[in-house]
Amino acid sequence: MRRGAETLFFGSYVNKIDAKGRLATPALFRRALDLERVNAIYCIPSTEEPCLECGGVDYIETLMASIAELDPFSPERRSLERTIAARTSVVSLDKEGRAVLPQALRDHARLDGEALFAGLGRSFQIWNPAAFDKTAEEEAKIAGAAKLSLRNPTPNGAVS
Amino acid sequence: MRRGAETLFFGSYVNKIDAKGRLATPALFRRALDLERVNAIYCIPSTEEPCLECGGVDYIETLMASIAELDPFSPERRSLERTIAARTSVVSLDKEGRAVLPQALRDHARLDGEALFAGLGRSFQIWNPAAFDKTAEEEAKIAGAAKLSLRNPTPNGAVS
DNA sequence: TGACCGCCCATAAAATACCATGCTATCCCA
DNA sequence: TGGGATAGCATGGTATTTTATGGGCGGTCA
Repeated sequence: MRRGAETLFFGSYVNKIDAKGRLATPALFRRALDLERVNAIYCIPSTEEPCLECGGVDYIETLMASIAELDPFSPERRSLERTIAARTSVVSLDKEGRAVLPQALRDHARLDGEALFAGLGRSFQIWNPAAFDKTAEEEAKIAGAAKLSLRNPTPNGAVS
Repeated sequence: MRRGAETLFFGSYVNKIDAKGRLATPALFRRALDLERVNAIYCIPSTEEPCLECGGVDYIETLMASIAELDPFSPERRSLERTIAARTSVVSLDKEGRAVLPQALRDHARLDGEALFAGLGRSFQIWNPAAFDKTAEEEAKIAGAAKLSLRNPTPNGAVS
């Protein structure tokens, strides 16, 4: 499966929500989405945070595929199907790549006036910019420790 | 996988930043980057120092891959995804190999007028030249001690 | 009627591609 | 060995395209 870094979501961008509730998807994200196939993004309200978990067709397909692999009669499967599939909104984009988020989604992420797109590699999130900043600050501490174990895979060269 | 020494980043170079914020990537670094695949460099503001951690596609892919291996629901993973992916800027290069650094990145590294590229093997950093010199001085002491335990002294890159 | 939705077009600013120049180090051949 | 041609590179400016954002208009459903 073709999956290079150019098809991943990186960076964060703040865009405005206009009077009609339209929100432009960042150009870089649009390229990572397979809009030829389906001109829409898939949004799931996060269960843990005031944000929306989003991605393109292949994101939701991968998600559903991993659920499908579970035992058809297990309680996990049933609850996952409900929390994921049923809560997922398919939000189509207009010609300029703008999405009109349903009110329920806007409420969940407490969006008002502007929204922040945060790239997460294979998916991305939509946040209230202020809420994101606050969370990101705390996260940085946790990540700082974890990062040490990732770092540069190789011992690196000396600086002369 | 082809991976010779010519694909690593060595040495340090100082280049100018013009009025438009354009900064030429050193020619040697350009060869180490896999620009055929993706004509861009990936920059992450360092959490510990006033510099940018940079590399090509494979650098970020390796980084993301190691995150992907973590438990999808662990807090470390979530934090890392956000502090890495969301903070990563994909900076594309023009035909001459110049990058236009976003303002946020220039601010973080306190770049003004010129920038220093420091090779780190598989990745490289971008510094304010003055800040780099100061840090390098301190590092030299640490490195000096560490070198003793390496035995095999590697010839290292020249400073131009 | 009125809120809403999908579609179209307009525009200003910003990003990016394109072309030009001067410098330096390198190569080649007399 | 020297000197002229050459190629590569950093750097500068200009033109073209994207992109985010704004608004208008007709249709649809309650």
